Amino acid sequence: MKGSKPHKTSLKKVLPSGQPENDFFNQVWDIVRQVPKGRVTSYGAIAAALGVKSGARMVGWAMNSSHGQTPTVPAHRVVNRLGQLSGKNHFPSPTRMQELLEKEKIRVINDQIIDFEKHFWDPLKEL
DNA sequence: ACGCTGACTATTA
DNA sequence: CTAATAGCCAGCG
Repeated sequence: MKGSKPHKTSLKKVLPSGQPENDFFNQVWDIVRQVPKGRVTSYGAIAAALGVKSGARMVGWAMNSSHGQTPTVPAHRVVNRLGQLSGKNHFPSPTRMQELLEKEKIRVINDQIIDFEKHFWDPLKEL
């Protein structure tokens, strides 16, 4: 019976696991988690993969919410189109992002990824 | 409900 | 070359 009516207080569809199903953020996290190890991508590339032009800002916003998500979202693999660790400031430690990238054999100097285009992973092309 | 901010990007001066 | 501005969309006070 329809006794259990969730009252449409929230139009957001939320799964029993507590995760929103149709959320822009969730889409971003999904793509980021698909980024192969040792590769990096840019906010604009993810936005374009979602079909949202110039939605790079929203991608960065999604990353902010990815903190504490499960499974872990490799936000350290997401940088701006210049290959700069623009979001390193938002990590638990500003050096954590570089540490993780170097751990994946990615050279980072002065918050700049060396051979960025060589490590660049385009979701539109790879997917 | 309005306005501001923001892990971006592209263009113009 | 660098600096500044506009466009973009969604969350938050």
